[in-house]
Formats: sequence, C-alpha cells, structure tokens
Amino acid sequence: MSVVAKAISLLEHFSVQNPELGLSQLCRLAKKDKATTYRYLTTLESIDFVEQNPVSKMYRIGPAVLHLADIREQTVPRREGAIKPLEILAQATGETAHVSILSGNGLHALEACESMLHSTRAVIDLQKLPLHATASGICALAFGPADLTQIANTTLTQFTKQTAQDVETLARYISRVQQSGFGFSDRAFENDIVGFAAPLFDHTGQMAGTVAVAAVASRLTNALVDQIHNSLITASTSISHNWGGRVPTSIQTLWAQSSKSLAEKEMSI
Amino acid sequence: MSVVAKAISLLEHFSVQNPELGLSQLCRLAKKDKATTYRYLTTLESIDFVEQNPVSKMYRIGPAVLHLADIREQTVPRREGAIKPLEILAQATGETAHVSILSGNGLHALEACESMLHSTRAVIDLQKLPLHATASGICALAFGPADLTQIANTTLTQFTKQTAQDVETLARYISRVQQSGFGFSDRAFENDIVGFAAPLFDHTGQMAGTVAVAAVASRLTNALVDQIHNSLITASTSISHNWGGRVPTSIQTLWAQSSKSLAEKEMSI
DNA sequence: AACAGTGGTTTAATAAATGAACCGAAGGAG
DNA sequence: CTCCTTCGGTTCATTTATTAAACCACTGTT
Repeated sequence: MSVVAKAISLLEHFSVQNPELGLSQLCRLAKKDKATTYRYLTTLESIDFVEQNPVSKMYRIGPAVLHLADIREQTVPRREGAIKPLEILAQATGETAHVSILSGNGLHALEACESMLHSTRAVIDLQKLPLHATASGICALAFGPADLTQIANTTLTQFTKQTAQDVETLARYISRVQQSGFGFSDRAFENDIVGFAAPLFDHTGQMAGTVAVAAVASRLTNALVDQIHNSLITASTSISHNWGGRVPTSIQTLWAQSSKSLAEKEMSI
Repeated sequence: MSVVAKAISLLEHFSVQNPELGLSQLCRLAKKDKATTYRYLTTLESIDFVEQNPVSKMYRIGPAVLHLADIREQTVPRREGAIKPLEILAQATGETAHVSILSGNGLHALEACESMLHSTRAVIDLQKLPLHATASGICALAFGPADLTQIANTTLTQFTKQTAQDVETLARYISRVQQSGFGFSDRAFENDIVGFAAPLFDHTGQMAGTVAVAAVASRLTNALVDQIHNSLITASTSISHNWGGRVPTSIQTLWAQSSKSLAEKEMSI
C-alpha cells in the first residue's frame, strides 16, 4: 500500500454521522502513529482535501473534493441519468430504491430514493457497499469483472445470521444470481431488509453499476417480488441508456426466463 | 512537496474541457517521469480517485470523489446555503454572480449564477481563482488569514495589462479593499470584466469565502456600481447567515461608510 | 501535584519513491 | 515492406522521503 493510498484512506473515516474528527481520534481509527497521521493530515490540508476547524482543531473533508466531483458529474453524469428512473422505481415498488457505481475495487452508493408509500422503509447510507452481503454487491460479483470476487472473498464481514460466511456459500449465491439475472440478498446485510438488484451498463459495454430495491421483508409477497423484478428491468434499461450503454441480450434473456418461471410458479399456487 | 500532494496534483489537470487524459499527456502536463506518473495513476485508480476507460486506456476522475463531496456538502452545506442569495444577486444586478470558498492556500469557485438580463455576460469557470487578479482574491487577501498574502506574492501571473505585477501594487489594491469593505478588480483577470466582491463568514467567525459579481465593463455606470454594492451586502449577510456565521460589525461599518461616500460622489456629479 | 487527555515536533532507522532505459504494440510515411 | 514515432506499461539500482518512539507544551480533572 503506497503512502498516497494510506493518506487518503484517512478520509474514509469521515462520514455524515462523524464529519469532524480530531487528530487522536483519527489515529485510533486508522490504527496509525500520531506523527504519521499528523503529517498525512497537514499534507491533505495543503491540497484542500481536509480543512481544520480553527477553534476546535478538528479536521473535516475539504473543499477540493467539491470541485473534482463537479468535473466528474459534468463529464460523466451518472447521478443525473439515474435520478428519474430511480424515482419511478421507488414509486412503482413502494420501497427504497438506490443506484451504485462499480469501480475497480468496490461498489459506491450514488443516490437513494425512498418511497413515501409506507412509513417504514429501508434507509440506504451513501457509502461503500459490502460485495458479499447486498443484492447490489452479489449482482456486481455475478456480472462484473472477475477480480472483484477475490476482493469479496477476503472480507466476509458478518452483518446478520444470513450473511455468507464462507467462499462456497457466496459462490452459490453468485451462481444463482447469474442464472436469474437479478441480484438477490435475503436479510444478509440488515435484519429486516430483502434486496433485489439489476446490473447497469455504460458506453464501454462493461457493467458500470447496479440499481436495486431494498424491501421491508415483512411486506414481501409474490406479487410484489414480481413487480420489483419488472420495475428493475425498466429501471436498468433506462439508466443504462442514459449512461450511454445498453443491457446485453444475454441478460435480457435471463430476465425473460425468470419472469416466465415466476409466472408459472404463481399459476401453480 | 510530499508524494501524496504530487500524486493528487495529477487530478488538477482534469477539467470539464479535458475530462479524459492519457498517460503520456499527463506526463507532459505534470512534467513528470512516465514511470512515476503511471505509478501515481495506478495508485489513484486503486482508491477510485481515477478510473481508466478500458477501451481508450485514458484516465478520468473516479467515483470516490462523489462520495466525499456528498459527505462534505451534507455536513457543511456551503452550496445549498449560497444558491438562493446568489440567484437574487444575479437578478438584482443583471450580471454574473459567484461564490468561492476560502481554504488555507487558495480560493475555490463553488457556484456561479448568470443573469439572463443581457446576452453578453461573464462566465465563471469553477476552478481555483488567482488571489492577486480577482475581486474575490483581493477580498480574501484583505480580510482572510495573513499567510495568504505570501502565497499570492509568489505567483503574480499576468492575465491582462491591469494585473498587479509587483508586491507593492498588490498591497495598494489590498489596502484600498480593506478601507472600502468590498473586493474590487478592474479588468485584472479578464479584459472586459470588472469584479466586485464581499467576504463571507461561517460559524467559526473566520472569513470562509467570498461572494462576487463579475460585471461587463462597458455597461458599468455609477448607479449600477451602487446597486452591486448594495446587493453584495444583502448577499453576504444572508449567505454568512446560512453558513452559521455573521458579518463582523467592523465590516458592516466599512460598508456603511463607503455607501455614504458613494452617495456623496453621486450628489456632486 | 499527579494524571490523562489534547495538538504538535524531533530523531535515526528504514522502507518507499524515483527515473533512465527498456519492451511490445500500433499507427503513419516513404 | 522498413523505418520511425508514439503509445501504455515495466524493470531496477540509486536516492529520498516516510516512519514511529520519545518528547514538548498545554488544558482540564481528580
């Protein structure tokens, strides 16, 4: 791990819940020496990646990232292209919908949209999502670059009793998703939430992210699952379109098959 | 300059005009060795600060900055607190208004708002502003931390014939601004633009940024200058309020005095 | 007064960054 | 076809910056 990565990984400890951190706190969180942490912070401060509250001496994320994020969103407008389909998805399903961006070594939640239909609903923190425990994550493992799986296999943090705890279980989850075309996670990240996801594609033809629905487990019915699947297909198709890509026919075929099998299952009930 | 700063300074070469850059281009821009630049880029890629277009092999700003910018804006909502006063300012003056954030070693343009009143108007690039050549910059030097002046003095890039080219001229500009309470720059950055600025304050009581109007020189009248000054006072007061601070009475006094002297000047005309 | 916290600084030991030279591939020009 | 340039990417001995223990100065508590 290079110095650059180590210094910047300090930034990962800042969050909406914890926007300002002191030197000592940061030392403990990063498990690093005080002198080193201090040097990192002053360096980051010199390039405006953090700034120091002059009275409390605490550090917070600096203004330089705003500028970079602006350039990114103006030239690769992921958020803009995702918002409307996301609202439609949330409204159609009555559950919380969110979009994540895939990037080399993980999945970043980009935007969430909560349905107003029910008073209980999932709340998505906009942060890095665990690959092995969320519908989006398993979807990324199923359809994204192969080297992601190695990253996922090394960090099987347990969140609930259902979280995949070994490589074999995770592999079974992944292969099921590769057959259905939908990411799926049954209370593996949060106790009462079931997740459904679909992959997104950009102009390069590669998988570029996921769109997902986080549903409250107690309200799930076969009809709702069906509705979520259909809405995910619509959302994935239009977001991929807005991102300059399109859903590969192989995935469309999977979706058509799993809709059919679902319909059959319902017929038999 | 530490490795961290050098690596991240690569990011400064990306812009809306030039969102994707190849390895060799970046080498030339950064005046760095190819091997070094390559290592920087792979490091930045590993932490999602840049991502590589898999087909063209070019690099662009990565998704990690979106997340950081989100946290920053959710916890220190500068942009949100600035937008409405900025729109009012642009509309009242008929010129382009913009807000910048002060940070240790410079001034970052945060948001610009163009008036639709005239077809010709100033366009503000959202980037780092030169301290010595803009109304906002001189305003920051006049009312911000003292060590900014040293930074400004070392980089007196010439933009127009009116740009301050020596420390004495700049000091004269600054002291004039310290007397009037308004940043001012007469065609020192762009040839036909006159800038007016007012300082902004946050909850720490320190200067936190500037709000400014970039006016087309050929349209300027005494009445418009008066209008701009008054609107800047309103804008600065309300943005500072939204940022959790307030304009110090010392500055309010300066404003009151310079309004009076302006009124007198107009009386005499 | 002793203690446990801060933020910040110095030190020799050590691990990391550096850049010239290099590779193979792709594209153009003669 | 060869020659030449430029591209992204790699190697390795040399140099340079990073590291972390110990240390200061300060503040509030017991």
